[in-house]
Amino acid sequence: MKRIAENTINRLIVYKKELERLRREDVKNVFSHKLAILSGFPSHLVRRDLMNVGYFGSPAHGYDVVELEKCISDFLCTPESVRVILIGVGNLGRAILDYCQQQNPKISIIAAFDSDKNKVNKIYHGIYTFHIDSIKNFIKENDIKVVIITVPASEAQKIASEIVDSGVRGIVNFTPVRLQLNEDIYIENLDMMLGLEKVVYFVEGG
Amino acid sequence: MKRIAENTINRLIVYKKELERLRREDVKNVFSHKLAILSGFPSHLVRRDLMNVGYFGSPAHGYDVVELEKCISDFLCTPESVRVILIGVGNLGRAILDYCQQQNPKISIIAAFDSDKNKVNKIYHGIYTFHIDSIKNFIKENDIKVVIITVPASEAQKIASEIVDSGVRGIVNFTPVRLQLNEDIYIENLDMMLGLEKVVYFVEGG
DNA sequence: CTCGTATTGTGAATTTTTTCACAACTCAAA
DNA sequence: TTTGAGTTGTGAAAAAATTCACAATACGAG
Repeated sequence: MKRIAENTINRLIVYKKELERLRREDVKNVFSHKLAILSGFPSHLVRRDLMNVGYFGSPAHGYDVVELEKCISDFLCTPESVRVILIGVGNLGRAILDYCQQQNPKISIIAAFDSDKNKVNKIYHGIYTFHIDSIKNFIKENDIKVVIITVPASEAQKIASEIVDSGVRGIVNFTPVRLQLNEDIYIENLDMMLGLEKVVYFVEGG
Repeated sequence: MKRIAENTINRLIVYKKELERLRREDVKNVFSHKLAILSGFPSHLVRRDLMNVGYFGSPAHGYDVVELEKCISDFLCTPESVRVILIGVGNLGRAILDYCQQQNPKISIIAAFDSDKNKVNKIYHGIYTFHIDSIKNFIKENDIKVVIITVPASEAQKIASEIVDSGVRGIVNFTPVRLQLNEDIYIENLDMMLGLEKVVYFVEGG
């Protein structure tokens, strides 16, 4: 299978979500142009991307919503269910717990961890919080591959190194720290300030 | 001035932050290789990017931390202060209010808005919450150009359209909705689920 | 001063991504 | 059946981003 660009993956995930929505609205077919408007990418990119995943529509009816969603899901190897944990049950961590509960049921946060004794053994938004000291065992026993980090900046690097040692392969990093890890570890940096700065840049000057 | 790629902007913002940190740690000079490690991008990209912003280091001492930070800031036209508002004081909204307070002092959230009467006229993390009905006036009177949206998905499009009518030019969109707006409006989508899905993709298969 | 080492800056090559442009196709209507 | 409108799929072109590779430079040690 040909290697696919990260940008393409980003777009495919967006298409998938829009297709899910169309399916729920009981729409049967969709044209590249429509998908382009929904996703915010030009229609020729949509077509090129779908070519990459190997799905073919019909000139008359466009793409079958259900089939295409299935095809993209398969392409992305979206598993039936993925178990993820979250570290750092501060304001942001709890907000994410809440947010995730409402969304994609295929990816579920199965536990949270914190070092604060006042938070340990409590349940936030339906997720049980364990003490951080038990995290290594938990990761190994539950074969956790993906972790969400929402700890204070000062602790981010240390914890990241530890969980990677325990077998974690991917991190969603909400801290402002650029984690230094082996480069076969996939890191998605979601520092909210960067997003804000970028918008400011494009509005003010760019 | 030459138009600069969005990717370059992303990286510049990261360099800037790392330079800020180095400055606080009282580091005077930095080499492209070091900045590469800190930011996570290859050193030749760092050099190419700095070439684009027009900063020149010395082969002997690398880059002057303070000067380079200043240069990038100027290049990004980072204003002395930018005033931003946040709409939707749910869990995520409040977490962001908290998070932003601790960070970049040049960008400040000066007010929050919500439609829930129980939240209006309350102060969260130091930010006063107004009723959503007063937002149009507020945007106009305070010349707000950038807005953070953390409302429920069902309200996102309606509110986005309204604030754009009032003069907003850039949106940090934390909702899972792809906003349909005039294309001169800059939108930064920070749907956390997409980030999570992407990590899952790269860990499972990519 | 000279040599050796390390780094920058950048033209050129390469790779990747995006866009263009149009043949091929499908259907509906006349 | 034929025409026309609208769409897909894709080779090829163009544009953009990244990497290579090395000349130019600066400095310290001897």
